[in-house]
Amino acid sequence: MPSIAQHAVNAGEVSSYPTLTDLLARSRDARLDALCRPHVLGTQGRRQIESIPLRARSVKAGGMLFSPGEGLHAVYLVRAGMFKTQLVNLDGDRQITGFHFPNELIGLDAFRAREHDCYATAVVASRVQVLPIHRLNALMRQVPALAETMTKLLSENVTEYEQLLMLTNTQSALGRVAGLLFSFACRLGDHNQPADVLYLPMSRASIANYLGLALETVSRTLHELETRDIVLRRNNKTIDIRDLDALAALIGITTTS
Amino acid sequence: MPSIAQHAVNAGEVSSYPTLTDLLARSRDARLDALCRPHVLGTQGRRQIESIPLRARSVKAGGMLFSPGEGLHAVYLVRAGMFKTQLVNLDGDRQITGFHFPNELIGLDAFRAREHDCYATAVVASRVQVLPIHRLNALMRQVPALAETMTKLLSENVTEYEQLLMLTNTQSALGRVAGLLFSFACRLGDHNQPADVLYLPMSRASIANYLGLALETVSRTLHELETRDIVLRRNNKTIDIRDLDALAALIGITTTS
DNA sequence: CGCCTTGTTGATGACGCTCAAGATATGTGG
DNA sequence: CCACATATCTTGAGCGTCATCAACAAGGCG
Repeated sequence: MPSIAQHAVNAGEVSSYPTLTDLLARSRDARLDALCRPHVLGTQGRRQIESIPLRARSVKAGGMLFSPGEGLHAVYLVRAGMFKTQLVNLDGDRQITGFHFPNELIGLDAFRAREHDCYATAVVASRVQVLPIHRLNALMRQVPALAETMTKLLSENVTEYEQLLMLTNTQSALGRVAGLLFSFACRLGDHNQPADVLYLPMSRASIANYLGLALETVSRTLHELETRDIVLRRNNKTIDIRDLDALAALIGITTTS
Repeated sequence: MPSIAQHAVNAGEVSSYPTLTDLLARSRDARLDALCRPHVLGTQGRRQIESIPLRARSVKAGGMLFSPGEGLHAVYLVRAGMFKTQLVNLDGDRQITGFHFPNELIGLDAFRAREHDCYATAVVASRVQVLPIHRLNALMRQVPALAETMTKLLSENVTEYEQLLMLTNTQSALGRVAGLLFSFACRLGDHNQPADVLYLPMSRASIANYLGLALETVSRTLHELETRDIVLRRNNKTIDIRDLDALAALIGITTTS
Protein backbone atom coordinates (compact mmCIF):
# COMPACT_ATOMS: atom_id res chain seq x y z
CA MET A 1 0.00 0.00 0.00
CA PRO A 2 2.72 2.50 0.78
CA SER A 3 4.27 1.59 -2.54
CA ILE A 4 1.20 2.86 -4.35
CA ALA A 5 1.82 6.30 -2.94
CA GLN A 6 5.37 6.12 -4.20
CA HIS A 7 4.30 5.11 -7.62
CA ALA A 8 1.80 7.92 -7.72
CA VAL A 9 4.64 10.43 -7.62
CA ASN A 10 5.39 9.90 -11.28
CA ALA A 11 2.83 7.38 -12.28
CA GLY A 12 3.12 7.97 -16.00
CA GLU A 13 6.73 6.92 -16.21
CA VAL A 14 6.77 3.95 -13.92
CA SER A 15 3.55 2.24 -14.86
CA SER A 16 5.45 -0.86 -15.91
CA TYR A 17 7.38 -1.26 -12.69
CA PRO A 18 4.94 -3.44 -10.80
CA THR A 19 4.82 -5.98 -13.58
CA LEU A 20 8.56 -6.11 -13.76
CA THR A 21 8.86 -6.55 -10.03
CA ASP A 22 6.28 -9.26 -10.11
CA LEU A 23 8.16 -11.06 -12.81
CA LEU A 24 11.37 -10.93 -10.90
CA ALA A 25 9.69 -12.13 -7.75
CA ARG A 26 7.99 -14.96 -9.52
CA SER A 27 11.16 -16.10 -11.21
CA ARG A 28 13.01 -16.09 -7.92
CA ASP A 29 13.03 -19.85 -7.78
CA ALA A 30 14.07 -20.30 -11.33
CA ARG A 31 17.14 -21.26 -13.19
CA LEU A 32 19.25 -18.19 -12.80
CA ASP A 33 18.31 -17.52 -9.25
CA ALA A 34 21.77 -17.23 -7.82
CA LEU A 35 23.27 -15.66 -10.89
CA CYS A 36 20.72 -12.93 -10.48
CA ARG A 37 21.49 -12.11 -6.88
CA PRO A 38 25.13 -12.46 -6.18
CA HIS A 39 26.74 -10.80 -3.24
CA VAL A 40 23.64 -8.95 -2.34
CA LEU A 41 23.58 -7.81 1.17
CA GLY A 42 20.24 -8.13 2.83
CA THR A 43 18.88 -5.08 4.58
CA GLN A 44 20.08 -6.52 7.83
CA GLY A 45 23.55 -7.37 6.64
CA ARG A 46 23.93 -4.01 5.00
CA ARG A 47 22.96 -2.21 8.16
CA GLN A 48 25.59 -4.17 10.01
CA ILE A 49 28.25 -3.37 7.51
CA GLU A 50 27.22 0.25 7.36
CA SER A 51 28.15 0.55 11.01
CA ILE A 52 31.81 0.03 10.11
CA PRO A 53 33.69 3.25 9.36
CA LEU A 54 34.46 2.88 5.71
CA ARG A 55 37.27 4.26 3.67
CA ALA A 56 36.29 5.10 0.12
CA ARG A 57 38.50 4.36 -2.84
CA SER A 58 38.21 5.46 -6.42
CA VAL A 59 39.38 3.31 -9.28
CA LYS A 60 39.60 4.71 -12.77
CA ALA A 61 38.51 2.77 -15.82
CA GLY A 62 40.81 -0.18 -16.39
CA GLY A 63 42.30 0.22 -12.92
CA MET A 64 42.91 -2.78 -10.74
CA LEU A 65 41.38 -3.25 -7.33
CA PHE A 66 43.23 -6.42 -6.45
CA SER A 67 45.08 -9.18 -8.23
CA PRO A 68 45.91 -12.84 -7.69
CA GLY A 69 48.29 -13.56 -4.86
CA GLU A 70 47.34 -10.51 -2.89
CA GLY A 71 46.50 -11.34 0.66
CA LEU A 72 43.11 -10.96 2.23
CA HIS A 73 43.30 -7.35 3.36
CA ALA A 74 39.77 -6.23 2.72
CA VAL A 75 36.58 -6.87 0.86
CA TYR A 76 35.01 -4.16 -1.21
CA LEU A 77 31.50 -2.86 -1.53
CA VAL A 78 30.95 -1.43 -4.98
CA ARG A 79 29.34 1.99 -4.73
CA ALA A 80 29.49 3.30 -8.27
CA GLY A 81 30.60 2.04 -11.65
CA MET A 82 31.24 -1.58 -12.42
CA PHE A 83 33.94 -4.18 -11.91
CA LYS A 84 34.81 -7.39 -13.63
CA THR A 85 36.67 -10.29 -12.06
CA GLN A 86 38.81 -12.46 -14.28
CA LEU A 87 41.07 -15.45 -14.01
CA VAL A 88 44.32 -15.51 -15.93
CA ASN A 89 46.29 -18.71 -16.21
CA LEU A 90 49.96 -19.12 -17.02
CA ASP A 91 49.29 -19.34 -20.72
CA GLY A 92 47.73 -15.90 -20.51
CA ASP A 93 44.21 -17.09 -21.25
CA ARG A 94 41.61 -14.94 -19.58
CA GLN A 95 38.24 -16.00 -18.24
CA ILE A 96 35.93 -13.38 -16.93
CA THR A 97 33.98 -14.84 -14.06
CA GLY A 98 31.67 -12.00 -13.18
CA PHE A 99 30.51 -8.43 -13.52
CA HIS A 100 29.82 -6.57 -10.33
CA PHE A 101 27.26 -3.87 -9.73
CA PRO A 102 26.94 -1.20 -7.11
CA ASN A 103 25.81 -2.64 -3.77
CA GLU A 104 27.59 -5.89 -4.43
CA LEU A 105 30.58 -7.19 -2.49
CA ILE A 106 33.76 -8.30 -4.24
CA GLY A 107 36.94 -9.82 -2.95
CA LEU A 108 35.25 -12.70 -1.19
CA ASP A 109 37.33 -15.14 -3.22
CA ALA A 110 40.22 -14.41 -0.87
CA PHE A 111 38.28 -15.91 2.00
CA ARG A 112 38.87 -19.33 0.63
CA ALA A 113 42.62 -19.56 0.18
CA ARG A 114 43.61 -16.51 2.22
CA GLU A 115 44.59 -14.75 -0.97
CA HIS A 116 42.86 -13.52 -4.08
CA ASP A 117 42.77 -15.80 -7.08
CA CYS A 118 41.51 -13.35 -9.67
CA TYR A 119 41.94 -9.85 -10.97
CA ALA A 120 39.29 -7.28 -10.14
CA THR A 121 39.29 -4.53 -12.72
CA ALA A 122 37.14 -1.45 -13.00
CA VAL A 123 35.16 -1.51 -16.22
CA VAL A 124 34.48 2.21 -15.93
CA ALA A 125 35.55 4.80 -13.40
CA SER A 126 34.25 3.33 -10.18
CA ARG A 127 34.12 3.83 -6.50
CA VAL A 128 34.23 1.26 -3.72
CA GLN A 129 34.12 1.26 0.02
CA VAL A 130 36.82 -0.73 1.72
CA LEU A 131 35.94 -3.16 4.50
CA PRO A 132 39.20 -3.89 6.27
CA ILE A 133 39.31 -7.52 7.16
CA HIS A 134 40.29 -7.03 10.79
CA ARG A 135 37.30 -4.79 11.33
CA LEU A 136 35.02 -7.26 9.63
CA ASN A 137 36.39 -10.05 11.79
CA ALA A 138 35.91 -7.99 14.92
CA LEU A 139 32.36 -7.20 13.97
CA MET A 140 31.63 -10.81 13.14
CA ARG A 141 32.63 -11.77 16.63
CA GLN A 142 30.23 -9.21 17.99
CA VAL A 143 27.39 -9.96 15.62
CA PRO A 144 27.02 -13.66 14.84
CA ALA A 145 24.39 -12.88 12.26
CA LEU A 146 27.00 -11.12 10.16
CA ALA A 147 29.18 -14.21 10.14
CA GLU A 148 26.23 -16.15 8.82
CA THR A 149 25.69 -13.51 6.19
CA MET A 150 29.29 -13.86 5.08
CA THR A 151 29.02 -17.62 4.89
CA LYS A 152 25.92 -17.22 2.79
CA LEU A 153 27.63 -14.74 0.50
CA LEU A 154 30.56 -17.10 0.03
CA SER A 155 28.18 -19.85 -0.83
CA GLU A 156 26.34 -17.69 -3.35
CA ASN A 157 29.68 -16.88 -4.85
CA VAL A 158 30.13 -20.53 -5.72
CA THR A 159 26.55 -20.88 -6.86
CA GLU A 160 27.29 -18.20 -9.41
CA TYR A 161 29.94 -20.39 -10.95
CA GLU A 162 27.49 -23.25 -11.05
CA GLN A 163 24.84 -21.15 -12.76
CA LEU A 164 27.30 -19.74 -15.25
CA LEU A 165 28.53 -23.22 -16.04
CA MET A 166 24.98 -24.39 -16.59
CA LEU A 167 24.22 -21.37 -18.75
CA THR A 168 27.21 -21.81 -21.04
CA ASN A 169 26.94 -25.60 -21.17
CA THR A 170 23.27 -25.82 -22.03
CA GLN A 171 22.23 -22.61 -23.76
CA SER A 172 22.66 -21.30 -27.28
CA ALA A 173 24.13 -17.88 -27.97
CA LEU A 174 20.67 -16.35 -27.70
CA GLY A 175 20.05 -18.00 -24.38
CA ARG A 176 23.40 -16.96 -23.00
CA VAL A 177 23.02 -13.32 -23.88
CA ALA A 178 19.46 -13.41 -22.63
CA GLY A 179 20.71 -14.93 -19.41
CA LEU A 180 23.22 -12.16 -18.96
CA LEU A 181 20.64 -9.44 -19.54
CA PHE A 182 18.13 -11.15 -17.29
CA SER A 183 20.72 -11.43 -14.58
CA PHE A 184 21.54 -7.74 -14.88
CA ALA A 185 17.88 -6.79 -14.77
CA CYS A 186 17.29 -8.90 -11.68
CA ARG A 187 20.22 -7.38 -9.89
CA LEU A 188 19.15 -3.85 -10.67
CA GLY A 189 15.71 -4.76 -9.43
CA ASP A 190 17.17 -6.16 -6.26
CA HIS A 191 18.77 -2.82 -5.61
CA ASN A 192 15.47 -1.06 -6.18
CA GLN A 193 16.55 0.53 -9.39
CA PRO A 194 14.61 0.57 -12.63
CA ALA A 195 15.40 -2.81 -14.12
CA ASP A 196 14.28 -2.06 -17.64
CA VAL A 197 17.19 0.16 -18.58
CA LEU A 198 20.46 -1.70 -18.67
CA TYR A 199 23.85 -0.05 -18.80
CA LEU A 200 26.50 -2.30 -20.30
CA PRO A 201 29.80 -0.49 -19.84
CA MET A 202 31.97 -3.53 -20.55
CA SER A 203 33.23 -4.27 -24.04
CA ARG A 204 31.60 -6.80 -26.31
CA ALA A 205 34.80 -8.80 -26.02
CA SER A 206 34.32 -9.02 -22.27
CA ILE A 207 30.74 -10.15 -22.59
CA ALA A 208 31.82 -12.69 -25.19
CA ASN A 209 34.59 -14.02 -22.98
CA TYR A 210 32.23 -14.30 -20.04
CA LEU A 211 29.65 -16.21 -22.05
CA GLY A 212 32.05 -18.30 -24.09
CA LEU A 213 31.11 -16.72 -27.41
CA ALA A 214 32.82 -14.75 -30.16
CA LEU A 215 32.41 -11.02 -29.81
CA GLU A 216 30.72 -10.76 -33.18
CA THR A 217 28.15 -13.23 -31.98
CA VAL A 218 27.31 -11.02 -29.04
CA SER A 219 26.80 -8.12 -31.40
CA ARG A 220 24.60 -10.13 -33.69
CA THR A 221 22.62 -11.61 -30.85
CA LEU A 222 21.84 -8.19 -29.42
CA HIS A 223 20.71 -7.19 -32.89
CA GLU A 224 18.52 -10.26 -33.05
CA LEU A 225 16.97 -9.40 -29.69
CA GLU A 226 16.22 -5.96 -31.01
CA THR A 227 14.67 -7.38 -34.17
CA ARG A 228 12.36 -9.44 -31.98
CA ASP A 229 11.37 -6.32 -30.03
CA ILE A 230 12.72 -7.82 -26.84
CA VAL A 231 15.25 -5.08 -26.30
CA LEU A 232 15.84 -1.61 -27.68
CA ARG A 233 19.35 -0.33 -28.12
CA ARG A 234 19.72 3.29 -27.22
CA ASN A 235 23.41 3.17 -27.98
CA ASN A 236 26.37 0.86 -27.64
CA LYS A 237 26.27 0.74 -23.92
CA THR A 238 22.64 1.22 -23.05
CA ILE A 239 19.70 -1.00 -23.86
CA ASP A 240 16.09 -1.02 -22.77
CA ILE A 241 14.35 -4.23 -21.96
CA ARG A 242 10.99 -4.16 -23.69
CA ASP A 243 9.80 -7.70 -23.05
CA LEU A 244 11.20 -9.40 -19.99
CA ASP A 245 8.77 -12.28 -20.43
CA ALA A 246 10.22 -13.10 -23.80
CA LEU A 247 13.73 -12.69 -22.44
CA ALA A 248 13.01 -15.15 -19.65
CA ALA A 249 11.35 -17.54 -22.07
CA LEU A 250 14.53 -17.67 -24.13
CA ILE A 251 16.37 -19.25 -21.23
CA GLY A 252 13.52 -21.52 -20.26
CA ILE A 253 12.48 -19.56 -17.21
CA THR A 254 8.79 -19.73 -16.62
CA THR A 255 7.74 -16.39 -15.20
CA THR A 256 4.05 -17.08 -15.21
CA SER A 257 3.55 -18.72 -11.84
CA MET B 1 66.80 -44.06 -5.76
CA PRO B 2 64.44 -46.35 -3.88
CA SER B 3 62.01 -45.92 -6.74
CA ILE B 4 64.50 -47.51 -9.10
CA ALA B 5 64.42 -50.68 -7.03
CA GLN B 6 60.64 -50.65 -7.25
CA HIS B 7 60.68 -50.24 -10.96
CA ALA B 8 63.17 -53.06 -11.29
CA VAL B 9 60.57 -55.50 -9.98
CA ASN B 10 58.79 -55.53 -13.30
CA ALA B 11 60.93 -53.28 -15.38
CA GLY B 12 59.62 -54.45 -18.71
CA GLU B 13 56.08 -53.40 -18.06
CA VAL B 14 56.60 -50.07 -16.42
CA SER B 15 59.37 -48.64 -18.52
CA SER B 16 57.16 -45.73 -19.51
CA TYR B 17 56.27 -44.67 -15.98
CA PRO B 18 59.11 -42.26 -15.35
CA THR B 19 58.34 -40.31 -18.47
CA LEU B 20 54.72 -40.10 -17.60
CA THR B 21 55.48 -38.97 -14.10
CA ASP B 22 57.87 -36.41 -15.40
CA LEU B 23 55.25 -35.08 -17.74
CA LEU B 24 52.75 -34.73 -15.01
CA ALA B 25 55.27 -33.06 -12.76
CA ARG B 26 56.31 -30.67 -15.43
CA SER B 27 52.76 -29.72 -16.27
CA ARG B 28 52.00 -29.05 -12.64
CA ASP B 29 51.91 -25.32 -13.23
CA ALA B 30 49.78 -25.53 -16.27
CA ARG B 31 46.25 -24.83 -17.25
CA LEU B 32 44.45 -27.72 -15.68
CA ASP B 33 46.45 -27.74 -12.52
CA ALA B 34 43.60 -27.66 -10.09
CA LEU B 35 41.28 -29.73 -12.20
CA CYS B 36 43.92 -32.40 -12.10
CA ARG B 37 44.30 -32.53 -8.35
CA PRO B 38 41.00 -31.95 -6.68
CA HIS B 39 40.37 -32.99 -3.14
CA VAL B 40 43.69 -34.67 -2.86
CA LEU B 41 44.83 -35.14 0.65
CA GLY B 42 48.51 -34.62 1.13
CA THR B 43 50.40 -37.34 2.92
CA GLN B 44 50.19 -35.31 6.06
CA GLY B 45 46.49 -34.60 5.81
CA ARG B 46 45.73 -38.19 5.00
CA ARG B 47 47.65 -39.40 7.99
CA GLN B 48 45.62 -37.07 10.16
CA ILE B 49 42.37 -38.26 8.74
CA GLU B 50 43.41 -41.87 8.97
CA SER B 51 43.62 -41.46 12.70
CA ILE B 52 39.85 -41.02 12.86
CA PRO B 53 37.95 -44.26 13.32
CA LEU B 54 36.10 -44.54 10.05
CA ARG B 55 32.88 -46.20 9.23
CA ALA B 56 32.81 -47.70 5.79
CA ARG B 57 29.79 -47.48 3.52
CA SER B 58 29.03 -49.21 0.28
CA VAL B 59 26.98 -47.61 -2.45
CA LYS B 60 25.78 -49.61 -5.38
CA ALA B 61 25.86 -48.31 -8.93
CA GLY B 62 23.40 -45.46 -9.31
CA GLY B 63 23.02 -45.17 -5.56
CA MET B 64 22.97 -41.81 -3.89
CA LEU B 65 25.45 -40.75 -1.25
CA PHE B 66 23.84 -37.42 -0.46
CA SER B 67 21.45 -35.00 -2.10
CA PRO B 68 20.69 -31.27 -2.03
CA GLY B 69 19.24 -29.99 1.20
CA GLU B 70 20.83 -32.63 3.34
CA GLY B 71 22.66 -31.19 6.27
CA LEU B 72 26.37 -31.36 6.80
CA HIS B 73 26.65 -34.68 8.58
CA ALA B 74 29.86 -36.01 7.14
CA VAL B 75 32.33 -35.81 4.33
CA TYR B 76 33.32 -38.88 2.42
CA LEU B 77 36.62 -40.31 1.32
CA VAL B 78 36.15 -42.36 -1.81
CA ARG B 79 37.87 -45.71 -1.40
CA ALA B 80 36.73 -47.64 -4.44
CA GLY B 81 34.61 -47.04 -7.50
CA MET B 82 33.66 -43.60 -8.72
CA PHE B 83 31.14 -40.88 -7.93
CA LYS B 84 29.70 -38.01 -9.87
CA THR B 85 28.28 -34.84 -8.40
CA GLN B 86 25.51 -33.06 -10.24
CA LEU B 87 23.35 -30.02 -9.88
CA VAL B 88 19.67 -30.24 -10.72
CA ASN B 89 17.61 -27.07 -10.99
CA LEU B 90 13.88 -26.71 -10.70
CA ASP B 91 13.39 -27.20 -14.42
CA GLY B 92 15.04 -30.59 -14.07
CA ASP B 93 18.14 -29.65 -16.02
CA ARG B 94 21.19 -31.52 -14.84
CA GLN B 95 24.76 -30.32 -14.78
CA ILE B 96 27.45 -32.72 -13.75
CA THR B 97 30.12 -30.81 -11.92
CA GLY B 98 32.67 -33.49 -11.25
CA PHE B 99 33.79 -37.09 -11.24
CA HIS B 100 35.46 -38.34 -8.12
CA PHE B 101 38.17 -40.93 -7.81
CA PRO B 102 39.35 -43.08 -4.96
CA ASN B 103 41.37 -41.09 -2.43
CA GLU B 104 39.36 -37.97 -3.13
CA LEU B 105 37.06 -36.28 -0.66
CA ILE B 106 33.47 -35.43 -1.56
CA GLY B 107 30.76 -33.60 0.31
CA LEU B 108 32.81 -30.50 0.92
CA ASP B 109 30.15 -28.43 -0.83
CA ALA B 110 28.09 -28.62 2.37
CA PHE B 111 30.77 -26.67 4.21
CA ARG B 112 29.69 -23.54 2.45
CA ALA B 113 25.99 -23.31 3.11
CA ARG B 114 25.72 -25.90 5.90
CA GLU B 115 23.89 -28.19 3.54
CA HIS B 116 24.65 -30.01 0.33
CA ASP B 117 23.77 -28.34 -2.94
CA CYS B 118 24.29 -31.26 -5.28
CA TYR B 119 23.61 -34.93 -5.73
CA ALA B 120 26.47 -37.35 -5.25
CA THR B 121 25.80 -40.54 -7.14
CA ALA B 122 27.87 -43.68 -7.47
CA VAL B 123 28.78 -44.29 -11.10
CA VAL B 124 29.63 -47.88 -10.34
CA ALA B 125 29.46 -49.92 -7.17
CA SER B 126 31.60 -47.92 -4.81
CA ARG B 127 32.85 -47.73 -1.31
CA VAL B 128 33.49 -44.70 0.85
CA GLN B 129 34.70 -44.01 4.31
CA VAL B 130 32.57 -41.68 6.34
CA LEU B 131 34.14 -38.80 8.23
CA PRO B 132 31.52 -37.67 10.72
CA ILE B 133 31.56 -33.94 10.93
CA HIS B 134 31.71 -33.71 14.70
CA ARG B 135 34.81 -35.88 14.73
CA LEU B 136 36.39 -33.83 12.00
CA ASN B 137 35.63 -30.65 13.92
CA ALA B 138 37.09 -32.11 17.08
CA LEU B 139 40.22 -33.18 15.30
CA MET B 140 40.55 -29.80 13.61
CA ARG B 141 40.60 -28.16 17.01
CA GLN B 142 43.40 -30.49 18.05
CA VAL B 143 45.38 -30.28 14.84
CA PRO B 144 45.37 -26.80 13.30
CA ALA B 145 47.15 -28.13 10.24
CA LEU B 146 44.08 -30.17 9.39
CA ALA B 147 41.90 -27.08 9.44
CA GLU B 148 44.26 -25.50 6.98
CA THR B 149 44.07 -28.59 4.84
CA MET B 150 40.29 -28.36 4.79
CA THR B 151 40.38 -24.70 3.83
CA LYS B 152 42.75 -25.58 1.02
CA LEU B 153 40.51 -28.40 -0.15
CA LEU B 154 37.51 -26.09 -0.16
CA SER B 155 39.45 -23.62 -2.20
CA GLU B 156 40.51 -26.26 -4.69
CA ASN B 157 36.88 -27.22 -4.95
CA VAL B 158 36.10 -23.80 -6.32
CA THR B 159 39.17 -23.76 -8.51
CA GLU B 160 37.79 -26.86 -10.18
CA TYR B 161 34.73 -24.91 -11.25
CA GLU B 162 36.97 -22.18 -12.60
CA GLN B 163 39.04 -24.64 -14.59
CA LEU B 164 35.99 -26.42 -15.93
CA LEU B 165 34.47 -23.10 -16.97
CA MET B 166 37.66 -22.17 -18.75
CA LEU B 167 37.83 -25.56 -20.43
CA THR B 168 34.30 -25.45 -21.78
CA ASN B 169 34.40 -21.77 -22.69
CA THR B 170 37.66 -21.82 -24.62
CA GLN B 171 38.22 -25.31 -25.94
CA SER B 172 36.79 -27.24 -28.87
CA ALA B 173 35.29 -30.69 -28.46
CA LEU B 174 38.71 -32.25 -28.95
CA GLY B 175 40.26 -30.02 -26.32
CA ARG B 176 37.48 -30.67 -23.85
CA VAL B 177 37.70 -34.43 -24.10
CA ALA B 178 41.48 -34.22 -24.00
CA GLY B 179 41.19 -32.07 -20.90
CA LEU B 180 39.02 -34.64 -19.22
CA LEU B 181 41.38 -37.48 -20.01
CA PHE B 182 44.39 -35.44 -18.98
CA SER B 183 42.71 -34.60 -15.71
CA PHE B 184 41.96 -38.25 -15.05
CA ALA B 185 45.53 -39.26 -15.86
CA CYS B 186 46.93 -36.61 -13.55
CA ARG B 187 44.72 -37.71 -10.71
CA LEU B 188 45.63 -41.36 -11.09
CA GLY B 189 49.26 -40.31 -11.12
CA ASP B 190 48.73 -38.31 -7.97
CA HIS B 191 47.52 -41.43 -6.27
CA ASN B 192 50.56 -43.34 -7.46
CA GLN B 193 48.63 -45.48 -9.84
CA PRO B 194 49.52 -46.18 -13.44
CA ALA B 195 48.23 -43.11 -15.26
CA ASP B 196 48.27 -44.55 -18.75
CA VAL B 197 45.27 -46.83 -18.32
CA LEU B 198 42.04 -44.92 -17.79
CA TYR B 199 38.84 -46.48 -16.62
CA LEU B 200 35.79 -44.48 -17.65
CA PRO B 201 32.85 -46.08 -15.89
CA MET B 202 30.47 -43.17 -16.48
CA SER B 203 28.19 -43.05 -19.50
CA ARG B 204 28.99 -41.05 -22.59
CA ALA B 205 25.97 -38.94 -21.74
CA SER B 206 27.54 -38.04 -18.41
CA ILE B 207 30.82 -37.09 -20.00
CA ALA B 208 28.94 -35.04 -22.58
CA ASN B 209 26.93 -33.27 -19.94
CA TYR B 210 30.02 -32.49 -17.93
CA LEU B 211 31.83 -31.07 -20.95
CA GLY B 212 28.87 -29.33 -22.54
CA LEU B 213 28.82 -31.52 -25.64
CA ALA B 214 26.43 -33.92 -27.34
CA LEU B 215 27.04 -37.53 -26.42
CA GLU B 216 27.64 -38.45 -30.03
CA THR B 217 30.40 -35.88 -30.15
CA VAL B 218 32.13 -37.53 -27.22
CA SER B 219 31.99 -40.84 -29.02
CA ARG B 220 33.35 -39.35 -32.20
CA THR B 221 36.07 -37.44 -30.41
CA LEU B 222 37.33 -40.55 -28.67
CA HIS B 223 37.40 -42.21 -32.05
CA GLU B 224 39.37 -39.29 -33.45
CA LEU B 225 41.87 -39.53 -30.61
CA GLU B 226 42.30 -43.20 -31.41
CA THR B 227 42.79 -42.44 -35.09
CA ARG B 228 45.58 -40.06 -34.13
CA ASP B 229 47.20 -42.77 -32.01
CA ILE B 230 46.82 -40.66 -28.90
CA VAL B 231 44.67 -43.19 -27.12
CA LEU B 232 43.80 -46.83 -27.58
CA ARG B 233 40.36 -48.10 -26.71
CA ARG B 234 40.40 -51.47 -25.06
CA ASN B 235 36.66 -51.40 -24.69
CA ASN B 236 33.85 -48.98 -23.96
CA LYS B 237 35.05 -48.14 -20.52
CA THR B 238 38.79 -48.55 -20.69
CA ILE B 239 41.27 -46.60 -22.74
CA ASP B 240 45.05 -46.47 -22.80
CA ILE B 241 46.84 -43.21 -23.18
CA ARG B 242 49.52 -43.71 -25.77
CA ASP B 243 50.74 -40.14 -26.21
CA LEU B 244 50.26 -37.86 -23.26
CA ASP B 245 52.35 -35.16 -24.94
CA ALA B 246 49.94 -34.97 -27.81
CA LEU B 247 47.01 -35.03 -25.42
CA ALA B 248 48.44 -32.12 -23.48
CA ALA B 249 49.23 -30.26 -26.68
CA LEU B 250 45.57 -30.43 -27.67
CA ILE B 251 44.64 -28.30 -24.72
CA GLY B 252 47.59 -25.97 -25.07
CA ILE B 253 49.54 -27.35 -22.16
CA THR B 254 53.23 -27.19 -22.74
CA THR B 255 54.74 -30.23 -21.09
CA THR B 256 58.27 -29.68 -22.34
CA SER B 257 60.11 -27.81 -19.61
C1' DC C 1 18.68 -66.30 -25.37
C1' DG C 2 16.23 -62.13 -26.07
C1' DC C 3 15.24 -57.64 -24.36
C1' DC C 4 16.84 -53.15 -23.23
C1' DT C 5 20.19 -49.88 -22.38
C1' DT C 6 24.27 -47.80 -24.06
C1' DG C 7 27.45 -46.75 -27.55
C1' DT C 8 28.83 -46.08 -32.44
C1' DT C 9 28.52 -44.37 -36.94
C1' DG C 10 26.44 -41.85 -40.82
C1' DA C 11 24.06 -37.95 -43.16
C1' DT C 12 22.55 -33.46 -42.86
C1' DG C 13 22.11 -28.87 -41.60
C1' DA C 14 22.23 -25.10 -38.30
C1' DC C 15 24.75 -22.38 -35.38
C1' DG C 16 28.41 -19.74 -34.44
C1' DC C 17 33.48 -18.76 -35.55
C1' DT C 18 36.64 -16.58 -38.62
C1' DC C 19 38.11 -13.23 -41.69
C1' DA C 20 37.26 -8.85 -43.67
C1' DA C 21 35.32 -4.36 -44.41
C1' DG C 22 32.89 -0.54 -42.95
C1' DA C 23 30.76 2.32 -39.26
C1' DT C 24 30.69 4.38 -34.89
C1' DA C 25 32.69 5.85 -30.81
C1' DT C 26 36.74 7.45 -28.08
C1' DG C 27 40.71 9.86 -27.40
C1' DT C 28 44.55 13.10 -28.70
C1' DG C 29 47.13 16.87 -30.38
C1' DG C 30 47.12 20.91 -32.93
C1' DC D 1 36.91 22.88 -31.26
C1' DC D 2 38.09 20.35 -35.01
C1' DA D 3 40.81 16.89 -37.46
C1' DC D 4 42.95 12.93 -37.16
C1' DA D 5 44.15 8.46 -35.18
C1' DT D 6 42.79 4.51 -32.66
C1' DA D 7 39.85 1.45 -30.57
C1' DT D 8 35.45 -0.63 -30.48
C1' DC D 9 31.39 -2.16 -32.62
C1' DT D 10 28.60 -3.71 -36.46
C1' DT D 11 27.58 -6.15 -40.52
C1' DG D 12 28.52 -9.34 -44.23
C1' DA D 13 30.20 -13.67 -46.50
C1' DG D 14 31.94 -18.20 -46.13
C1' DC D 15 32.90 -22.13 -43.87
C1' DG D 16 33.95 -25.43 -40.04
C1' DT D 17 32.38 -27.62 -36.07
C1' DC D 18 29.20 -29.76 -33.68
C1' DA D 19 24.12 -30.87 -32.70
C1' DT D 20 20.44 -33.44 -34.43
C1' DC D 21 18.08 -37.25 -36.30
C1' DA D 22 18.32 -41.92 -37.48
C1' DA D 23 19.93 -46.56 -37.97
C1' DC D 24 22.73 -50.01 -36.39
C1' DA D 25 26.00 -52.47 -33.20
C1' DA D 26 27.37 -53.91 -28.81
C1' DG D 27 27.15 -54.71 -24.18
C1' DG D 28 24.49 -55.87 -19.91
C1' DC D 29 20.93 -58.21 -17.38
C1' DG D 30 17.04 -61.00 -16.38
